[in-house]
Amino acid sequence: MPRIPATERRVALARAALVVIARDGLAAATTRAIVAEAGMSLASFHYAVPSREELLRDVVDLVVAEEGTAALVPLLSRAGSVREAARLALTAYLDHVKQDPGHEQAMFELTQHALRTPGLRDLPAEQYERYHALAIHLLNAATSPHHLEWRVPIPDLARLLVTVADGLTLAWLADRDDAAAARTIELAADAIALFADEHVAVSA
Amino acid sequence: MPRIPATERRVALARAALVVIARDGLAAATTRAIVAEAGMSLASFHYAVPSREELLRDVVDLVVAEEGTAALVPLLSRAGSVREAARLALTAYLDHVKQDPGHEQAMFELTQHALRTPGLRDLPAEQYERYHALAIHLLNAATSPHHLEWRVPIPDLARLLVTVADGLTLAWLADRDDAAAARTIELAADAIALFADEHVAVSA
DNA sequence: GTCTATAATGAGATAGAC
DNA sequence: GTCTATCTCATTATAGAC
Repeated sequence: MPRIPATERRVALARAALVVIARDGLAAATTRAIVAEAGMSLASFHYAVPSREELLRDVVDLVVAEEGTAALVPLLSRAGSVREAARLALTAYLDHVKQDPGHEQAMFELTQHALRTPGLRDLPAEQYERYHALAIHLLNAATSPHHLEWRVPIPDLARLLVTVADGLTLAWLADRDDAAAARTIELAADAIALFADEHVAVSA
Repeated sequence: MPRIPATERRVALARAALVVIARDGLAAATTRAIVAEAGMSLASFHYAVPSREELLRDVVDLVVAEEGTAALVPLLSRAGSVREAARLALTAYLDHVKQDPGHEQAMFELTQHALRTPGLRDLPAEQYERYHALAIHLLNAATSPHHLEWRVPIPDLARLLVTVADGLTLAWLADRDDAAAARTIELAADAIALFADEHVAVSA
């Protein structure tokens, strides 16, 4: 193996760990499985990272920092109404989940793990703060193309949006019922449109 | 230890396992921790249950069979409107989560575990079918005291309700933000009321 | 810095006395 | 049926040669 700085090895290990967790679950993400995925020897692991727990912290940091919803913004301007925009955004999100279900499961497993681990206990709050910020960004992005104003505080609506996305994901992971999930999205889109004032007069 | 039939030991072990998982997490629910909680010897475990995996199946069966929302029905008739009924029901549900957060976390952990385990892969679907049935029951129970009809299919609305409850729980477990959760409930209650036709004429 | 070899621990499961 | 004692294995982590 060529000489690679320990810091680079560390991020490579975190990425490999995420791959393993997405594919086989958190319980299967042993140090051996992780180094095998990263193509390193077992000893390299502890040279680069003090412990497995430390690496898991890195993994959580990694997923918290991920972008995520940037791809959804262009969809919003293409929609003819708020209802349609909400429908498209949620559908696109669910499609993303369907494309790689293991990755979303990995998120939930990492969150639950962090909640149970003293040193990581506060990371889920940051994770959800990030989710909420992304949803706020999305709601703001929807205002201009549709000339609308939200009738309720955007942070509150953002949290509802994240709530729906999470719940949608959990139920779909459990029963894989595409049609039922699509109907949930229809209703959720109705609900979100309820909170929008459309047809706001364009200022001269 | 007195002589207890193996079948009784088995359910006792499943209950003990659920206690351990709620308190310390699934990863900490080793056979040793479970028998300690149940007050049995380690050997009794494998006399009553073939393997740890088999017991976890029992635990999932256990939580799937649980009642859950029966306590929410009386709330519905006490409310003055559909919006109020939804608000009270969701608030009561979240209070229940707050009372024993570990138990709800245990649910999520067991679901994720089942999804990753070949033999248990289909159990989450049953679990969510049960959740949805409970929500349907709840929505039906709301019709008579409020003289209302739902403007959308009840199963669809039920799934949305479960979606909101799940998402609400996940976010609260992560950030423990009571006020934000309460605001999410307010918006969700508005949304649910949107799907109700209230003041339906009482037939003579 | 990187490897092989090996501790040290804790897990699930079992043997065999009583 | 129930117990103590033990087996076997996989895990994290480390020692020490190169």
